[in-house]
Amino acid sequence: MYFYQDPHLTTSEIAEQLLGYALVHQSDEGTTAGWIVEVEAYLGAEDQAAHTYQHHRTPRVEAMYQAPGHFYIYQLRGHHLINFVTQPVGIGQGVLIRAIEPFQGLGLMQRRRRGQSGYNLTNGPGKMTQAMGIDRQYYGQSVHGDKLYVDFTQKRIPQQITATPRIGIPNSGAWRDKLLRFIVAGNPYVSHRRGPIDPNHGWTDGSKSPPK
DNA sequence: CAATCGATTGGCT
DNA sequence: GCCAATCGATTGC
Repeated sequence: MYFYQDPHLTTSEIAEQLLGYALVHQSDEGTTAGWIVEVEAYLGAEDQAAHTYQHHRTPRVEAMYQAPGHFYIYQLRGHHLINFVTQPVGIGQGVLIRAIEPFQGLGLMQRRRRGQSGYNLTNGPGKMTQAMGIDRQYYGQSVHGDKLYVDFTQKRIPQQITATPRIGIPNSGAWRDKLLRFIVAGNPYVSHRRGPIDPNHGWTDGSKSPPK
């Protein structure tokens, strides 16, 4: 029983709790991994910014209606974006994973990112999937897959979580301004970052590069 | 540093 | 054809 399967938790609560877990991809080219530092909640039928708004149902979004703990992946302007399905079958809510702080496979990430380095490796949903080599082959797959998975055996604890409006959804009425984006405050890999970088990158433990 | 614009890919109308 | 939960370069304050 994983925490995200608790039917009492809202998608926003699950989004916040996903911060600090590691996303891992063991590909043929090598292993890449990083701590989740930025997420957005998409609240389904009510949410004008969600692909499942008004229960919109097409082959593309079908994975969003699966059981919690599956990936919904889609392509936007040539970039892959990855979501974590959060609610029971048929509801259609999920969490967009927008950024990670990488701790494994930095060299491979840099190659996949065509020479980009530093924060630009993974500080955005399209950059992150490119750096990790994530594509549609994982569409509808479990978040406990053999190659691509979220590692729930360890977690870093954010010092502070900040909630902001979501990025890139200008014409979604009242839903544009809702505080559904959650970031690890002070972490440099957060996209569109404002404000100071924390010396510990916003984690409660001191080590910037923890074990594993 | 913030705003703007063009590129570019697959899925839907 | 049309559109998009983006990126990266460029422009302007």
